Amino acid sequence: MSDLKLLLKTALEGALHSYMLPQDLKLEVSIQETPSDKPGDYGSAVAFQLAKALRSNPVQIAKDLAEKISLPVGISRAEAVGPYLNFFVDAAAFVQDVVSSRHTAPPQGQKVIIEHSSVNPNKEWHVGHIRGALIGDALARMYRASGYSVEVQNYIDDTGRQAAESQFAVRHYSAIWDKTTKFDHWLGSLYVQLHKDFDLKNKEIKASLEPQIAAVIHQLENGELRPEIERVVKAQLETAASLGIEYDLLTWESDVVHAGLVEQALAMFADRLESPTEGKYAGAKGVDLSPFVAGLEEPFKVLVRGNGTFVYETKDIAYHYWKFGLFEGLKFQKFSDQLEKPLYTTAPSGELHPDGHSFAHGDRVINVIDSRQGLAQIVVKAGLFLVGDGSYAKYHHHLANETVLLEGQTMSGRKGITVSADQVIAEAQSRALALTPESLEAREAVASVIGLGALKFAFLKASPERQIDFRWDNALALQGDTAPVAQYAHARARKIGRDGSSRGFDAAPDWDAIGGLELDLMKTVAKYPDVLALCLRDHSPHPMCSYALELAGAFNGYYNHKDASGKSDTNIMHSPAGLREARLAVVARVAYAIEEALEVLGIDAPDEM
RNA sequence: GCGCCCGUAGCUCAGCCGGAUAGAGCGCAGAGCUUCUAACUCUGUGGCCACAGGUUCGAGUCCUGUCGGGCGCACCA
Repeated sequence: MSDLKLLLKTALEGALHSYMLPQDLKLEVSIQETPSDKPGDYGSAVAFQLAKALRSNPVQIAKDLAEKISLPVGISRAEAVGPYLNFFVDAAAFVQDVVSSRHTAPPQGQKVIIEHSSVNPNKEWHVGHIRGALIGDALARMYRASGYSVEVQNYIDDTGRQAAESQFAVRHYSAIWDKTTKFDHWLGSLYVQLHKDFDLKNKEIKASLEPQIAAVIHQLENGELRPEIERVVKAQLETAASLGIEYDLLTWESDVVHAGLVEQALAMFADRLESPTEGKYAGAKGVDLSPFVAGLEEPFKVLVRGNGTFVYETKDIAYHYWKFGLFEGLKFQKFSDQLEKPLYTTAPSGELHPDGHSFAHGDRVINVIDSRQGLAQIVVKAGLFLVGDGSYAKYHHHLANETVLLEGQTMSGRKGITVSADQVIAEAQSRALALTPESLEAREAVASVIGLGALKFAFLKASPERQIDFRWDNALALQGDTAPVAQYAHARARKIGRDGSSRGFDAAPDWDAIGGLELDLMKTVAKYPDVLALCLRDHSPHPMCSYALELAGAFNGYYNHKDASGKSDTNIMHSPAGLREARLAVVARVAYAIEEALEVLGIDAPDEM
């Protein structure tokens, strides 16, 4: 239905042709909703732009335009309001049209690869990890809703220092999993213990442990400890699953390395690789980053160490070449079943197309990774500039979400200043349960959906580039700017639908009987495609959060609306036949709109609560 | 030092490619359920949009600078 705005734009552009305008004049014709206290439903400020070129005043131009424009279907009239040109929609036709339409996006024929989560496999998820995972998950849903093919990847850094330290800790303390603590929590506590017992920032202490840790890294690189890492990953995936987050593929760093992808990648820009023969970088190989980023103390970025091993970013470059389909080489197999779809993993002994699935070959790549990885992501982008015509870099986007503070403090896994994701999820659900009526069937399930909704919404409603502070009472609030408010409006609307059906109301809807209140509601509903497009453009789900609340607020306002004497004038059950059915259709459409908005945020909307 | 992000109401934040009187929630003061769910709604309160210049018919929004806060600048990952 946002087609209407498009139709208006076209009509307005058509009207502009009747003016003698300079060839080089670039006009931005935009159609916007009028402020609520202004006449009309949509308006344009285009007269301001014309005023200068025509040496006339915008008020006169707006008047003139109002007469010249030929109105599209669905618009009843145009009127100049000062310098603005405003349009009035044909309420009956508009409402009927919105009520009977559902947003469906045509296939875009493009594949988007979204990488998110990518939590080091050495400890449990903490609240900070939730943020990027939720943003990535919501974005994946939004791209799907917009007609893109989406592949969500979770990168497992199984050869890194952190994974090694945790595995070393197990050995050092001769620890054996008690099977009662969740495995990732158990492992994480050993990691914290290790850092408590050894100050690994201290050079001497670090050096004394180094041979043993290096030995672990060696084993990790050989894949000897893969089952151990898999146990952590599985435990972490349980956390993701409880948040309703699913992936398509786990990409293991060790697989990227073993498949020879890094060598292939390096070979593709071998001519750009520098090998200093003297100075501190003698023996190493790398690239000059200065064309890509200013202000580095050392613009030379080592990609291959003097000892021939690869730094992390080099593996990441190779991974991204693979994501874009510059080469094959990885093999896959099924990892587990998720609720919605199977999860695959890279695996040395896997197949190229397990169960007929194909991976990678993305047209666009979006990495939801916190802002501290900004430089590493620039290195990846630089790597992408170095191959082909350099255009791959354009389709790589680092969605840099800011970090999460905990009650004003910087979190630290090593120091143990964290709150685990699992703990927060459990608390959110129990707080919701306390507010959920005992009479409700499936009370616990509903409370769980509400608690999770509140939690997710708290993370998603802030724009990603803003640092947020996790505070229990804000994050788990169930009133105010929260998901439960939207869920509540939805449940309320569904209840009206149920009441309507059970009473057997089935008169023909009388669309001419509906008024401005219903029109406003449907105008809000009609915005959905624009909001979705905005979220994709800005790579952020947060406008959808505002929109879900806007829908809920609009509906709640409608529901509670009173006439001048203070009596409800929107009670649906008591409305005259005809208007009643039209209103039922409007309410059902609003319920669907809320459900749809929450759905792309990864939040469920219960039918009652 | 250099780079990235942030600075809007007492607090937490929206503000879409510049457009009509800057909006929510929380808080505070009040009002509304014998009628479809009060996790709601309505009214009031509260702003030098960090500061200073610039561009523009028009700037919270764009540009430059300054000041505050966060993060990053390894042959770690």
